[in-house]
Amino acid sequence: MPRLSRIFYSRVTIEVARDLLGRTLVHQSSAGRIAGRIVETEAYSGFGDEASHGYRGKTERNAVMFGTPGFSYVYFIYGNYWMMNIVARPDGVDYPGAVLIRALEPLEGLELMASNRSGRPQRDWTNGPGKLTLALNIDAQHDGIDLTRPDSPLFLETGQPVPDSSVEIGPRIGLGRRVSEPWLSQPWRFWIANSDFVSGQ
DNA sequence: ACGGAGATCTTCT
DNA sequence: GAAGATCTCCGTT
Repeated sequence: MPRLSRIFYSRVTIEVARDLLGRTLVHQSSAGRIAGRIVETEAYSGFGDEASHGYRGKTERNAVMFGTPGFSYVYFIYGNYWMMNIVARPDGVDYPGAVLIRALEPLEGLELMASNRSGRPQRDWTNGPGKLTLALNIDAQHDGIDLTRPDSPLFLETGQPVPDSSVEIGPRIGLGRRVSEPWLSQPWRFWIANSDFVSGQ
């Protein structure tokens, strides 16, 4: 299965968030391939977006958001969890843009995922941004890597694009009370209708 | 089934 | 010093 190219990621962030649905996220780990179908995403785009890490400008932590499209932005939060994002926006533009991967449908490496999410039903392995990084063993090692490099341990395959008729759109989830309109209700969350694996919030 | 609170640490104020 | 792009556990309904 071919990988998504730099061109794919070098578009308007919202468009990329929508188009990432149905694609396959793969972690080629030392223990084997662990992969899932992307069923839910959220876009964080621009200097004006109060919910985005890029809102207050470039810092050491978020610098990758301003860099080359197709790189991973993985950060630690709540003292426990890793969140995986993909940098997406027109290339060559100094503007923060990234897509949070919120949920996957488990596809490959099911035994590894079961072990990483021990004691939980398959439905709860990857139905949330913190859960899917646990299931796929994604952490600090995977921050700031180029997903389009042939030897990257983390990458995306073209998978199966999803038609508009199967896509639902709504406001983003879990934003703090410091975020105000219009960013609070911006329809920048995308998910596959009727998927059993979208996050439950 | 649903709601609330604690965990736990990095980043920015 | 506080809040955070979350999850899990424990209580009550």
